[in-house]
Amino acid sequence: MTTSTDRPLRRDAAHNRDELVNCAQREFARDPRTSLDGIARAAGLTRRAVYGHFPDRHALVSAVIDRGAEHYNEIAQTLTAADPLDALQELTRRLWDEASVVQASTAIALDEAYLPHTARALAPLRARLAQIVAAGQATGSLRRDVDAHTLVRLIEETARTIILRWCGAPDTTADLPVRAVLSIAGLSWEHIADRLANPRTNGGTPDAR
Amino acid sequence: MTTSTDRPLRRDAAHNRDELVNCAQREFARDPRTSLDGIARAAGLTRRAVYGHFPDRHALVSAVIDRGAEHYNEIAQTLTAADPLDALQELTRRLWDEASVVQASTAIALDEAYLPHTARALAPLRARLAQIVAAGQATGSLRRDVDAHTLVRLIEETARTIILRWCGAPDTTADLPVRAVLSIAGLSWEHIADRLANPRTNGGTPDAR
DNA sequence: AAGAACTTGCACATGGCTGTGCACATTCGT
DNA sequence: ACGAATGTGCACAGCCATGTGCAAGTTCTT
Repeated sequence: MTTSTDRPLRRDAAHNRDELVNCAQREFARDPRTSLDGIARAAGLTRRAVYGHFPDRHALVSAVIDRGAEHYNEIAQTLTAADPLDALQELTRRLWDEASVVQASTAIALDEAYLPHTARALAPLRARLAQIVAAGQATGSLRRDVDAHTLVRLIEETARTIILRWCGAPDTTADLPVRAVLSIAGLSWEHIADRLANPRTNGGTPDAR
Repeated sequence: MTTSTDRPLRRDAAHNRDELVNCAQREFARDPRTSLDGIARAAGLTRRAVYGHFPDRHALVSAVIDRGAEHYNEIAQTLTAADPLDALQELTRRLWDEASVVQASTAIALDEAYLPHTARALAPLRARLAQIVAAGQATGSLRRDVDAHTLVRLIEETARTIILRWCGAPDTTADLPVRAVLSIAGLSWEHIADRLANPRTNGGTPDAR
């Protein structure tokens, strides 16, 4: 929707635009309904200036969603682990490491108004997760007492919850989300502790149960 | 804060007040920020009439929280199971059964503005849960890789998430929240499936692992 | 230094929600 | 049926947020 003649923007303008998205990310992480004024102020700008970069609030929110989704999807597509359990673990850990970037989209994802946009933006991540779950249920390493679709949602909601509620808490490492996700995926806590203590170099068929 | 001379309210007025809280419960379950107008309308009243029953919005919200908390706490205090695992299972199942009543407070519980009030109202439930977790970690039936406080929060957030996202979904029984909560508590899915298949009549020391 | 891009600071219209006042109708209790 | 309690319908003020217009500054670019 940008003008066809893309003139190369002034340097400070580009920087300010970036700052806006950055601050919006932080503010939205706290409360997806923060006012534009707060965001602009956090970026060292005026509310009025925001409308120089984005036509309306919706556009700014969308920019935040898209930036988050980019990170998500890039991670989902560059997983190295072959084994489903390893993949799930790696996915969780890397999402957690990027949580600061990703938290905002995570919060917005709960806002009904942006649900369609979010769903579209996160489609690749969800597809990858669905693939992992399918493989895991097939090999028996993931729980089979709930259907694949439900398990995907369970994992997603669990990861979202941990990222939203524990990110920034003191003494919280990536271990917590990993433990939570693998738990919800069906593993016993001893099994998980074992995995964390003896990391697989490359996942073959892991020990039964 | 009611006047010392409690005149016995007209019958219809009492009914309308009840309806208001009921409808507020339903509406808040969808969106904790619904307008008073919608709630009043749902109760067959006018927005103006609301102010005949509650001094302001805050009072109505508080009434909803308190009603929900009453249910919560009553359940927490009448658990029959002795064994921690059984108690956790029973607690989850009974909360789920009352989910329709409880959903609103659950949604409001996420609203920062009412966090103090909610925390106070739910204190008994949290205390009971803490007690269950302590006992379970002592006997070894609950996970020990996270500290008690974190585990309590994990269980609480998991239950909240399932109630909020799955309540009302078709083909969803109380089994799902139970499976989720016991999973996050550290049990393997096979162990859980086993428990659900062979319900204990009364919990002694259950099978190891 | 000059021109363009960007920002500010206002003012204004708009829309939604809350909380209140008041006259009038309705409904309940007895 | 009478009086009091309750609900209605309106009007109003206040708050807060969005989105726009415009004149005046400031800062980048070349």
